[in-house]
Amino acid sequence: MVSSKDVAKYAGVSQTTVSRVLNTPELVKKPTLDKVMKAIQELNYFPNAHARSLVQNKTGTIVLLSGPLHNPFFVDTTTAIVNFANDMGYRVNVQFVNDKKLSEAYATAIEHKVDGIILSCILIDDPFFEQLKRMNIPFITYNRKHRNNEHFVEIDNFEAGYLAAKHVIDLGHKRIAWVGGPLTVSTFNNRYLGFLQGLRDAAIDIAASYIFNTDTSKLDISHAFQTLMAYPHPPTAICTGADSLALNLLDDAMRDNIDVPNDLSIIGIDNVDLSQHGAIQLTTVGSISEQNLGFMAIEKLIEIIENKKNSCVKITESVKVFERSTTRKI
Amino acid sequence: MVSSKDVAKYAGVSQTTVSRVLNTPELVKKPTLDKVMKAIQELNYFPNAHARSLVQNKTGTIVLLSGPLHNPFFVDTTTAIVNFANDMGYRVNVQFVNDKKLSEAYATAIEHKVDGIILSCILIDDPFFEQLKRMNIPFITYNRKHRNNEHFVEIDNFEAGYLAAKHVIDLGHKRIAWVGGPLTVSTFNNRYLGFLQGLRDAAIDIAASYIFNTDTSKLDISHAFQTLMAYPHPPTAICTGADSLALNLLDDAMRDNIDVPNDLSIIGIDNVDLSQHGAIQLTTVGSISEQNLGFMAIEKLIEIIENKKNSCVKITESVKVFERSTTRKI
DNA sequence: TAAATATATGAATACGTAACCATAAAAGTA
DNA sequence: TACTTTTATGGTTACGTATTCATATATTTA
Repeated sequence: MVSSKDVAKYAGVSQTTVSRVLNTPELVKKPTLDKVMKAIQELNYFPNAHARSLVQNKTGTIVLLSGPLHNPFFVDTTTAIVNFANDMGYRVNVQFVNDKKLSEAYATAIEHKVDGIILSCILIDDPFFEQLKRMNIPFITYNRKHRNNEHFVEIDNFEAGYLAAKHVIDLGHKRIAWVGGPLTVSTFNNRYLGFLQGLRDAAIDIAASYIFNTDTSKLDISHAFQTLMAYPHPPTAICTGADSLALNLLDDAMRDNIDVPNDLSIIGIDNVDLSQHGAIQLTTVGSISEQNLGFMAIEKLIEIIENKKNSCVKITESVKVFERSTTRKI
Repeated sequence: MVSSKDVAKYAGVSQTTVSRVLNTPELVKKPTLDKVMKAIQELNYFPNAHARSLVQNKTGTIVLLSGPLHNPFFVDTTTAIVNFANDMGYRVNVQFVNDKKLSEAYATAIEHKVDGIILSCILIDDPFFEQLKRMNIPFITYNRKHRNNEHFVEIDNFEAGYLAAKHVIDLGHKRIAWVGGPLTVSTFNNRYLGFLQGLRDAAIDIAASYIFNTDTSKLDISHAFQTLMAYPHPPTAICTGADSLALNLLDDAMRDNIDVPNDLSIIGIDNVDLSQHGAIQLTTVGSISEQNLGFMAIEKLIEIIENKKNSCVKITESVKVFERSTTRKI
């Protein structure tokens, strides 16, 4: 591998001068600069980023710990995060973490002395939170958050759950089911609590058998759906903890020839891009802001990294219902 | 930042011994090992990956240059690639490149001395191909390929275009349009040629005004759609260069209240996961293999990196039609 | 012209690790 | 016992860069 020393020897200058040509060219005379540039070209030299990181203690790398892309929410956020970070001169290391592999993911982030970490997948009481804080690496969470989180960007999850319930209640539904994710996740937890409050405020009862706070795998969701629809009195509306779950249910419904929204109303939360597709038209609750949650988070994280911001970032976006074609009056 | 020297001093051993504890613990006596481990714990030490990369000339990092995630094809491949690479102990640097920023992306890959590059976004005559080869970094392309490509994984694109044409012809369509991407991309080019051959073999004429090989942005595709449907004799079937384009057209059709498939048949190519969704049910042409193209490519790349393979990887998967609900007899 | 300053370059060093070589102690062998 | 081999550890160096300090030359100033 050709190094700056090789370039220096080839051009007949010192290694220091080569370094200067790359970093502070205004400090080197034109003819010398030309000589060195020519040598760089001819030897096909590229500086070694690791050596640079070592001496500068800066990497220009951000780690993104995202949820899986089969959840369209993470499609939208990953795109926004990676593109913005790249535009700002950072590389992004992406990992799609299941909660088991979290520890490994954290370790590699630390070992690589990354400039910052942006993550969604954190539990309310995640033990890694304290370790992360101790490492002194700036980090921000989006969507989910930890009990003691300093920097986070989220939507108003309680309100989102509340509005979802209110929406189907206003449409006249009484038999309303809930399909959400694990309550150890702040997002699902608050959305569920909001949903319950919505029912309570309308004095509508819900049986425990109508409530599924389950794993978010395709199989588990489909299982919940089949269980619900096999009841003697199946629900006429299902509120879900996320658009990804709603899309899953929608898929199940169409396969079973259940007419959405005539036989069953489905409402999601997140307002992912895909929900707007003409063939989907999912009614959902989402941020009133045009800006993607991931975009807001990465923007703030980079501000923090570059010391342009030392106050805490605690953003909770307001939400509203986006009424489309998967809910209807009963 | 606490280094292995700090750990050594704290534990009363040499830095060499600390290094041994981490890499070859079987060479160090139990009591010494315990002392060092204790020091590592108490000082909260993590080895610096850059220093290690520098001396070992290995990074454990792979760069993925993917197309944008709003194309669901890249959702499927990115997931497969990142997950498999992580399982094999590699980190993945993801970049979503537009053709303009390609040069930058290549440069950072080289500067970081990554172990390998997996990329889709290469043009048939891309000038960077030669530069990449000269750098001696193993790389493989998936989906697309370069004129002189050594390692690639693709589907039989010509056959895919051919089968798409044949499918709608067999359904009785005569007025068949084509909406594809730039012909500088091998994939689109071959699919288009296959499509033309399919028409020719059935002795069906196609007017130039029925052919759009355009930019793949949402706007350009919608524009092509509107132009086509405004003709006095609009097509009864549209063959598309990719599922992402087909989904785009499907969205446009539903917005304009055009009934698919009764008024218009649409067929894609790629068989992306999303095309199977109950609300979409896109007829498409895709690989006969269950395995994702990205998965096959990353698997091979890692074999190449680890020298388990020195022959060329040239995989062209056979294709078949997956008939769903967006095409119909006329 | 002589002194003071600015400009352009090089020599030496630090960053944190793994690898190589050296050495002391312990264990095995004749 | 005397010698060889094995085991456990430490000292030193290389990796490739940026940075700090030193120095020679060119330029400005009095």
